[in-house]
Amino acid sequence: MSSTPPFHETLDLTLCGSMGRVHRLCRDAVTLAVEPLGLTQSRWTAMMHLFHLNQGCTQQELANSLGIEMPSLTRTIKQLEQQEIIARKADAEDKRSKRLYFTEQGLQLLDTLQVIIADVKEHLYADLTTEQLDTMAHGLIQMEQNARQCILHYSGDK
Amino acid sequence: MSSTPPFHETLDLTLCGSMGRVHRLCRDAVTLAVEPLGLTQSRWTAMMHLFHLNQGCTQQELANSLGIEMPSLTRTIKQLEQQEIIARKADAEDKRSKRLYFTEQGLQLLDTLQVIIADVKEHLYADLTTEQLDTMAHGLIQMEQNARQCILHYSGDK
DNA sequence: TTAAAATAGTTAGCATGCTAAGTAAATGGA
DNA sequence: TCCATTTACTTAGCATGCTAACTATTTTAA
Repeated sequence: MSSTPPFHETLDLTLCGSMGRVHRLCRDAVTLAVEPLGLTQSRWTAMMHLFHLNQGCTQQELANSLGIEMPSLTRTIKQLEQQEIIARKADAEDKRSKRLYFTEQGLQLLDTLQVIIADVKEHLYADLTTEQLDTMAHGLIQMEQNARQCILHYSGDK
Repeated sequence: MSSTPPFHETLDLTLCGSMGRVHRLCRDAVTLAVEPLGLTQSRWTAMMHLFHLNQGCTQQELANSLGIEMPSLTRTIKQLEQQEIIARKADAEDKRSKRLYFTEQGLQLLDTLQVIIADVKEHLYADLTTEQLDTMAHGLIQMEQNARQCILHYSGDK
C-alpha cells in the first residue's frame, strides 16, 4: 500500500538517537515541573519506583526496578537520605542488605510528586493513541531483548 | 476489541525509562562491536552523522544533526581530532566557524564502521516489522514535540 | 560609523549512567 | 568446621549529556 520509503529510516541513523533525545526531554520536562520540590530526575524516579515496589524493599530490588546498576543507585539513595526523604534500615536477617522506607516528610513529598507527574504525563502522551503507545512499548521490549542478545554475541566473540 | 489494560501502563511508570534503557543498550551493543576501532559511542555517532551531512559542515550543523548541544560536541570533536580521524579548518568567510573534514585514515575507519553498524542494526531490529518501526518513529517524534511544549509551558510559568 | 545584539565556539563544572575493585556477610561444599 | 564462592553494598573514576559564562567575530541599527 505504501510506496514511500520506511519512515523510520529517515528519522535518524538509528532509532536509538531519537530514543535518547526523547528520554532526556521527558525527564527534563518532569524535572522542571518538579523543581519546586528540590528533586532531580534520578531522585524523583527512584521515589516513584520505591512507591510502586512498596517500602521495605532492598536497594538491589529498587535498582532492578529502575533498570540501573547498584552503584548508580547508591549515589541517589545517599542524596535522598540526606534530604531526609527516605531512610535505610539494616535487615535483621541479612546484615548485608539495607531496606528502604519513606520518612514522614518523604511521604508528603511523594503525594505532591504524584499529582505533578500525572499532569506532565498527560502532556507528554497528548495526541498519541493507546494503540500507538502499546506498539511502542512492545517494540521497546523487543529491542531491549535484541540489544542484550547482541551484547552477549559481541562480548562472547572476544 | 481489546479488553486487556493498556500494555504500556504495565511496562514502566513512563515509557521514558524504557527508552533510556534501550538507548543505552543499543549504544553499548554498537560500541562493543566497534571496540577494535578504538571508538566510543559519542565518537562513532558523530562520525556517522558527519558522513551523512557531508564533510565541510560546521560544528553547529553537526550538533543539530546529532540533537545535542555545542559543548557536548566540542569535547567529542577534540578527541576525534586528536585521533586524527577528523580535521577542523577555519572558514575563510566567517572566522568564527570551523568546518569539519575526515582525514585519510578517518575515511578508512568510516568504511569499516559502516559495515559493522549495518550488521548490528540488523540484530537490533530483528523481529520488528517495518510498520512497528514506523509507528515507533512517529510516536517518538510526537513525544519529542510534546516534551518541548511541556518544557516551554513549565519554564514559562515561573 | 560605531555601539549593541547575535552567533560560533570554548571552558568549567554538574548530573547520572557505567565498570572495576574493595568490604562485609552469607552460603556451600570438602 | 572452615575455606572458597557468592551476594549486597560502597568507593573511585570514566563517558556523555547539560547549563552558565567567556572570547572572538559578525550583523544590525541608531
